[in-house]
Formats: sequence, structure tokens, C-alpha cells
Amino acid sequence: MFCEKQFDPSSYMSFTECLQGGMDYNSLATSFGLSPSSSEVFSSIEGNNNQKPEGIDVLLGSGSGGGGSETLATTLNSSISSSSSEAGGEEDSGKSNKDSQAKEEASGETSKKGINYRNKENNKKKGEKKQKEPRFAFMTKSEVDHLEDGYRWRKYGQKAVKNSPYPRSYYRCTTQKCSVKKRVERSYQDPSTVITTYEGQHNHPVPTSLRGNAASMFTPSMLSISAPTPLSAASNLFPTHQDLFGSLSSHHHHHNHSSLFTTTTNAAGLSSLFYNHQQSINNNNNNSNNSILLHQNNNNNNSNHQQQLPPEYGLLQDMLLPSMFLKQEP
DNA sequence: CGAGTTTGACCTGCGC
DNA sequence: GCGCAGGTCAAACTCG
Repeated sequence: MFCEKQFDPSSYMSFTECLQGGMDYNSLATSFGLSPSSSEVFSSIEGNNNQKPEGIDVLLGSGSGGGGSETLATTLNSSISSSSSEAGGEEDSGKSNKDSQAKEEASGETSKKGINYRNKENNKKKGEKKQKEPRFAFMTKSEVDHLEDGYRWRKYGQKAVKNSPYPRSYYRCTTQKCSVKKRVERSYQDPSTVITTYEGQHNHPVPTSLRGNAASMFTPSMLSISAPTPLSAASNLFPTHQDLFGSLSSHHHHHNHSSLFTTTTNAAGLSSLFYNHQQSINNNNNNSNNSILLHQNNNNNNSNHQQQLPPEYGLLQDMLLPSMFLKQEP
């Protein structure tokens, strides 16, 4: 499904709709003009691969926080393939645990605390790697760790992160049958940056009775984009990833890029939005169009980035241009 | 009292 | 095989 048309100034869709429906980055780029004066949005998608799941210790060195929250999105490795089934289904790990518990009662064996952890009997065969949900990470300049994104989350764990004084928090969507999780951690190199990683796909609408309903964070006027940015103008309502990244890139080069994204909303809303958008992209195609564009962009701006971005950007760049973008096949 | 958070224990995967 | 780090669980706790 596409949201592009909804962002026609005359008929925009609500932010919530986008959250659920999965608009694509392009429309988002257009919608927000993508020249965040107060927010930065980077996005990328990664397709199947077997990389280590962790890789979030990316740093956005864009500095100069405009004033609102800045957001950088990047996707993490994740074996995407066909995650939709998982999203609609149960959370596997949790479930397996219950199963093992039941099993334990039969065996009469218990671990400490009476917790009996997964026996794996319910899991996939040996050697079969557990399929991971697609992930999508955002880096947000924010004071608060847990940014409101319209969904309800329940914290289920917190872990200290190696090489970081800041812990990582684990949240799960409280909606039943929704297996979406997110991790929130603060960058140790830039404490003002919060890294939010979404995993999974919401299979339900955004709760409406939320204190910080995402829908309310983005008013239509925010979503409707007036003038196309220089970079997105070419494709107008259907900009490309290149537009997206182009804008972002240019943002690096000249911070006063002309476009919007001047919302003061918290960036987590965007996170969701981007996340869902990623889903849509994953589901619809992994084709090469966007990848190629992105790649071009990368080539064009690479050197500059290296100059202006912190050392960590190398890593970031890798993540920003993961396989999905780079694997464009003829 | 229900929902959410905290926290220590445990599991899993991966690198050495 | 071992150890480490990440991820998850669930009892205990807090809060409205």
C-alpha cells in the first residue's frame, strides 16, 4: 500500500495511518520535506543476512541538534525474508518458554526461581537459524529514553551494554498477539542520542486512547508538505530513496537546507512510521530501484561524509547502506 | 487490584 | 568446550 497519494496536500493521511499502513520512506521524505531542522531522519533497510544482530552502536555525528529531537534511522541486519507471518503470530520465544514450563512440570525438573527455560523442543530443527524479525533502528536526540510513538509498550528487561554506561531497555508491545519489540538505549558516545530499535511488525491499530497518541503528534499540517525540497522535487510525490538520502546528505553538508521537518514531535513517532514503512518495502519488493539510487547517493557523498562525520560514521554508513541497498542485482 | 517496572537469573548464540 | 554478551523470563515491587 502506498501513502504517497495521501500526502497530496489536498488529502493527506494521518500519521497514525501511516504508522499502521506502512507508508514508504519516499512519501515520508516528501512529506517531511526531509530537511529536518529539528529532526534528522536516516533510513535504511536491510534484507536477509546472517550478520550478528547487534550493531546498533552506531553513532550519528550530525551534531548541532536543531532544538527538537533529531532522529536517525538505520536498519539493522535482520533476516527479513518473510517476516509477516511472524508478526501476525505469537512471540516465539515467550511461547516456547511456556511450553518448556509445561514440559518441566512433567519432568519435575526446575531451574532456579522455578523458571524452566526453553527446551527448544518446540523450536525449529537443529541448525535452523531462528528467523529474526526485521529491525529498524532510529537515533534520536532526546532527553527521554522512551519516546512515545503511539503504541503501548511494556518493559520486560534491561541490560547493561558493554562499553556503555547506559543500559539498554527492552520493550514489548502490550497489545495481545502483537510481537513487536523495541530496544532503547542511549548512545554512550553521544548521551543525548537515544537509539531505538524496532523489531517486528504491529498487527493492530495504534491505540487511540493514549496520552501521547501518535496521531495527535502529527497534525495534518505537519504531514502535508507544501513545497517539495530541491532534492525531492524531481519525483514529487513519489520521491525515491535517493531523495531521502539526498536530503539527508545535504543536511550534513549545509545544515540550513530549505526543507521542513520542523516538527517538534518526538522522533519515536517517526521511528514507528519508518519502521512500518520498512515493512511495506520489504513486503512489496526488494527490488533494485531504490537500492541503486541509494547507492549512487552513497557514492556521491561518501567523501564528504567522511570528512564531516565522526569516525563512527563508517560503521553507520555500513548500516545505512546494508545489503538491501547494495545488493541491487541486474 | 491491575498494569507496568525492576532486577537477578537463566538461556542462546557466537567467537576464541 | 568455555566464556562473554545479548536477550528473555518472571517474581517482587511500585504506582495509580
